Amino acid sequence: MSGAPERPLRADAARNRARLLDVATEVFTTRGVGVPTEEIARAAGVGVGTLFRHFPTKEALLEAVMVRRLEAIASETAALAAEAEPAEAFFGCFRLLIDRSAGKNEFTQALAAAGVDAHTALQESSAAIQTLLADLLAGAQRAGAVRPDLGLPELIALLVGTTTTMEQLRTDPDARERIFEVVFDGLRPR
Amino acid sequence: MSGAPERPLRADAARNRARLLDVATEVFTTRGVGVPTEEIARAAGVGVGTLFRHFPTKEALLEAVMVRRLEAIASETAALAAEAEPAEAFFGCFRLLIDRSAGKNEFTQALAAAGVDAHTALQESSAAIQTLLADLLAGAQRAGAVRPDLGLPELIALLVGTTTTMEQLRTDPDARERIFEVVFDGLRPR
Amino acid sequence: MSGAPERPLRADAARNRARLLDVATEVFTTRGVGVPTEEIARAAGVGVGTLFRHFPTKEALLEAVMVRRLEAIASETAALAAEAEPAEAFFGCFRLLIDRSAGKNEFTQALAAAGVDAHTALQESSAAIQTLLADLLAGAQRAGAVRPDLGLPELIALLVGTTTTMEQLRTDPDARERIFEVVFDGLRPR
Amino acid sequence: MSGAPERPLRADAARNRARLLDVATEVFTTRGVGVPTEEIARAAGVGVGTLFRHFPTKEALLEAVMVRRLEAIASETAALAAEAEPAEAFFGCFRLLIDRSAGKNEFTQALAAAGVDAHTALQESSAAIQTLLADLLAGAQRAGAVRPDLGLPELIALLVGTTTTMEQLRTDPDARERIFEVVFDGLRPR
DNA sequence: CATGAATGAGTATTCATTCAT
DNA sequence: GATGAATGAATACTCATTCAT
Repeated sequence: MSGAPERPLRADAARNRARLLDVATEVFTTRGVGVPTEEIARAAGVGVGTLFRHFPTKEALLEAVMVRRLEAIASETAALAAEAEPAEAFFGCFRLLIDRSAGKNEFTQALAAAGVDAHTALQESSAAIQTLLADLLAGAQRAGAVRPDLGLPELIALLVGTTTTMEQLRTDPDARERIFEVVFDGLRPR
Repeated sequence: MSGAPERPLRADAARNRARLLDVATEVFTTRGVGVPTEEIARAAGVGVGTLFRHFPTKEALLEAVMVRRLEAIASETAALAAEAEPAEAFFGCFRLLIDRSAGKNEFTQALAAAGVDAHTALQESSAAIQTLLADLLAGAQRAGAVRPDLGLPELIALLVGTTTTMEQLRTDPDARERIFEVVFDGLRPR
Repeated sequence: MSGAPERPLRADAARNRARLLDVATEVFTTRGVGVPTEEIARAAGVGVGTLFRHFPTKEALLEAVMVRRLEAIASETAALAAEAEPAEAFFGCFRLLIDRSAGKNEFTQALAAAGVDAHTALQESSAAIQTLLADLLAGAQRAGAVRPDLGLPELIALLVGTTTTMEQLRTDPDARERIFEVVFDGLRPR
Repeated sequence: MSGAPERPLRADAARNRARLLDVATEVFTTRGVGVPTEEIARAAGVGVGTLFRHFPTKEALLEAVMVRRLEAIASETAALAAEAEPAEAFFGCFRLLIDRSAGKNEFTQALAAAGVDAHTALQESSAAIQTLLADLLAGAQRAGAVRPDLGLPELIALLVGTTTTMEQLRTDPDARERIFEVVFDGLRPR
């Protein structure tokens, strides 16, 4: 459940790896996945060779970025879910997931991957989130806070879509709040 | 209403242009925008040179595809809007816009562009849709069918996001219907 | 049997293709197959793109070079074989094949390929040579000029090996002549 | 006779050096010289750094491998040469040299290098073989077993070429035997 | 001394765009 | 006007070699 590598990396290697992940996260998020690997390496202050030593493929780097993101989100969500009643937990986590998915469409893809994708590493961490969501949904439905006919796939799709909606309203917090109201109202029974 | 060029094209040139647009729409929609221009030209039965004579840039081709799509959607929407009462018209058009945006996320981007983008040609055709939406929204709000605090930007963002949501549920019509219920319920006043 | 392309190439395209083949033959022969494609393109006075338009792969270029060489050799050999008596034809062609294989080990590989390789294009042209050799061998054996227990595979292997031997003696024509004597003596019965 | 370094190596260093040579011999022979150094190091159970400490260059490693091979062959040949009459010794050693050169064409190159190449380390060990061959040739010629006009360079070239011939016939021992007959017959006077 | 992480020049191949035919 | 050949910058990835740990 923790992305711990096989053997502990040497201090500098670990630092480089972390830097690469940070830079890649930033770059992929703000400028898309088309950015050249070389540029990412340069931004992280290492040579391309180093990047490819840590991540044998550009895709592998992308995956690692997503996994780290999903893991962070999963644990934040889990923490929040643990300390509140069902209804509050459900809506709180919905907000949290949306908020954490800032930055273009990266998380969108990640959550999309949660529904479809084949990459095994992603499967694992997205499975954790899905389980969490399933529990939250069931709890909120049992508490009568969410319409009982809503399934997990719809919830996930709605999260992905709402992320996209929010992207459009990046600059207008009030508008974003109104969207939350619309969606939450719609989720409640009747 | 039509992106007609300065002088009328010769018959065969017009035919080529139309074919290119058809093929490009199909190809971009089903396989994404990464497809080589050469392949599009071949599929349209013309040489690359011809493609680039009509559209000086790959981006220009993409833009033309979107414009045509937006125009088609705009007129369909306008027709629907004309023949129904405010509330019915509003929700009907919402559905229509979502349905017409099937096929990858190309239209999502198009609508996103409508909200943000700088391309002038797009601005024009998306402006038409925006005006239409503004009228529909105002009418529905006046009729008490939609919460009065919702602005046009939120509506557009919501359309874009809901498109994304629906993409995730491509294969499950019932789930898609439930999403419509959620969103429409949320849109109605309190 | 002739490497004629599907449709006749435009004049300049044909010229470029021929130039690329010439340059590649020269370069691969004198400096090995490790030479960068870019360098070959430059030497031929074209851009890399042109090279890859004509030969979709470096390997394809290599193959084309070999095919052309094999075809040239095959027709030369056939001509020679036609105009002499069995024994003379056999030994004359042996010499010819060795002489035409100058330049490092390229032809060695080609003939090696004749025995083993999988590339279909090569198969065809090397098959022609093999047939020729089989006939020459049979004729010479019937004429009592070559030991009757020698098979086609041995003959081919001997050609390849003798090519290598001759490479070593590039600079000493007398020594090469002595090798021919040794091999030809060895080939004769008893 | 041994490529011994300036001062005696520490026990473990010597062991590493030996292992590297063994592994490199195996790997170069079976998979060609294109194999990455890192892989050779790993197969030898050491880090790349260690490899490069012992052999400052990949080429140096290759050279060392060849030198060791040549030395082994030289001593085997010398032993065989000592215990037989001239004619028998000559043909026996010819066979031995061919047989020992199995495994790709690495040894071919090595012997080729013996004839031409500039690498000093190789010169030394190939000189030993050349001297041996010169003696064997002279002896056999004196005994009337080999044509008197054949020089050492031709003999070496013939060895190299015959190695190549035999590579082609790897799988057919009878054919190989026939090639020996051809070459040996050809070597005998008239 | 051994290790293996870091380096970065080098390589095949793609693709938007231009231009001779 | 149409064609498709030519162009060459761009990109992911490799591997011999160096150097901090």
